[in-house]
Amino acid sequence: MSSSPVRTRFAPSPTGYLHIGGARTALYNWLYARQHKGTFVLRIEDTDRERSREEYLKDIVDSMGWLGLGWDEGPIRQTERIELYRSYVGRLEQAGHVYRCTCSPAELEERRRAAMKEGRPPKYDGRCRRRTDSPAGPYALRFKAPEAGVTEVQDLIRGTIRFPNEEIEDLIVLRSNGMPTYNLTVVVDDAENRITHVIRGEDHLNNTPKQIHLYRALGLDPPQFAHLPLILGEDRSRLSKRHGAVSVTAYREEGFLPEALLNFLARIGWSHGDEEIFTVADLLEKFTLKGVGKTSGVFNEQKLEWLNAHYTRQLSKDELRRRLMPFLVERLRASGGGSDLTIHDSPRTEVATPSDGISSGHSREAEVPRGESEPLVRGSRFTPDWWDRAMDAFRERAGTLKVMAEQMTFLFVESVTFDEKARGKFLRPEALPYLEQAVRSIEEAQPFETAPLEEAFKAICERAEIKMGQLAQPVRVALTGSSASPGIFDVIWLLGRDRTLEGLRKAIAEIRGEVAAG
RNA sequence: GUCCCCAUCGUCUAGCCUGGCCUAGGACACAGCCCUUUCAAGGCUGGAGCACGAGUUCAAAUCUCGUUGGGGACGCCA
Repeated sequence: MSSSPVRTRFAPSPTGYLHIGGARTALYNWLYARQHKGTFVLRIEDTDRERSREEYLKDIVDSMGWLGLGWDEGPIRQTERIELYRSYVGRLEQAGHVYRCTCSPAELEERRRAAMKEGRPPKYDGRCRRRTDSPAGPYALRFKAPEAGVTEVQDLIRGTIRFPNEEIEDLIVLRSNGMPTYNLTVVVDDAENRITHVIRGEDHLNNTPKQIHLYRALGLDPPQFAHLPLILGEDRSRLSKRHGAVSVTAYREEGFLPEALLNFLARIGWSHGDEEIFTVADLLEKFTLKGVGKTSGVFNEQKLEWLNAHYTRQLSKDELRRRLMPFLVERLRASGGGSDLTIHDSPRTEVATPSDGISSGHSREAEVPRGESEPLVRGSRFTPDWWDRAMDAFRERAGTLKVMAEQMTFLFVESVTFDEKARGKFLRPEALPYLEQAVRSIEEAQPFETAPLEEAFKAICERAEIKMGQLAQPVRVALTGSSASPGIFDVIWLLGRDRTLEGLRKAIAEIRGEVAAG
């Protein structure tokens, strides 16, 4: 029926960091536009001057860039279009669709409360609509909404929804300070931008009939609507700051990959049979509004982590290293000094995404973080081959990049920090002879590679008639400080012969010291 | 309170539109086992759900109505 090209939009207000729910709305809009070879518009609804902040605008732009959700037009800032809205208000006024309301906010608040208390709908009572005199003083402009009848909303996800008009109040379209309000600007912009599909959160469902009235009064055709189910917190209420980390930025800083976040967000509220893994390319192919469900979903961080681990394993070694590096740098900086990695860049600039010109409105699709700073190294340990093997050794057990960096710390610091429980359990006098034999075989291992090392360790175990664990665990704790790590031979290889021997000797000396003391 | 939306394992969901193939499938999480030098990863197994009540029908998770429950909206916020 609609032959005009698809145009969708994402219209956040810059009153907070880009929210997880907003990101999903953006994703669906972006997917829908891309699938239909349409246009995706970014619009900034900043008419609330009190709460809007540049910092938040920047975060929204950055986060969308990081997620790879590029827009074709915008960002359109509503505060730059005030005259446009006023001209529409003028049209409304001319046609007699609005009237002056001099009721003060305080009065209105009072009446609202009273109405609710008496069980009446808390809508504006229309007293200024009916008055014939024209009182002085500040006034707001109210829209004359139809008083009877029913307004139907055709929702692409929910079908036909009927609202009795008597429930709908005369909304304010122009504040007494001359600023237009949301319900007006949204209608004007969606019409001006020729938006064909408004895909937004279900929290806007009740606004839709009001907006339809405005479209009609203005003689405009409403777009199609699709109201998405909300994303809920653990307590099943709408996800908000109360639930902890809810911004895209927060997850980015925790070391989640945009691939994982996108996949996760797509799957909450939408499904495609039994499938769970969706790359952006998959989503582009498979996403449909019909696949969007009606029930709100709880944000389940464990599943996000599972997806993140999945994508971490999928990344190429180079790419993984590139993305990990800022976390490693941050981690080593935090652990303070004594590291083999020379730090000369910060994480934020490292993972830098297209956060340049917020005014350059051009498509920025899934850009890969660039501008990495190769760590400078002392000695020659950190060869490309070394990094490749390090990535393979650690990627299997990391939920997030941040955790992965933490787990790799021992590779770079002068002396490891022991997990007390692990030390107490494995760095004991009984282990002394095995550690000493390990030192000898590592000294002799030729070439210094995992296979010969493994042979040597096996030989020790056979001679001493012990299990590999009895040898490997003390060695592991001595070298990594922890009882959990990648395979011990990989650990030894990554550490290098000298550092391995140094670590083992330190541990041996420490155990001996304790024996002597105790 | 009023209006609107929603209702399948703890969580995300398939199935519902176009009733029988459903003894309700998958995934995350959880438990056990296997693999194993630890931790993961991987493999196998297991527990776990159609909110309730009427009705329609030979047959209902699927259709209808009601109840209950949850959520959202009720701003000179967006």
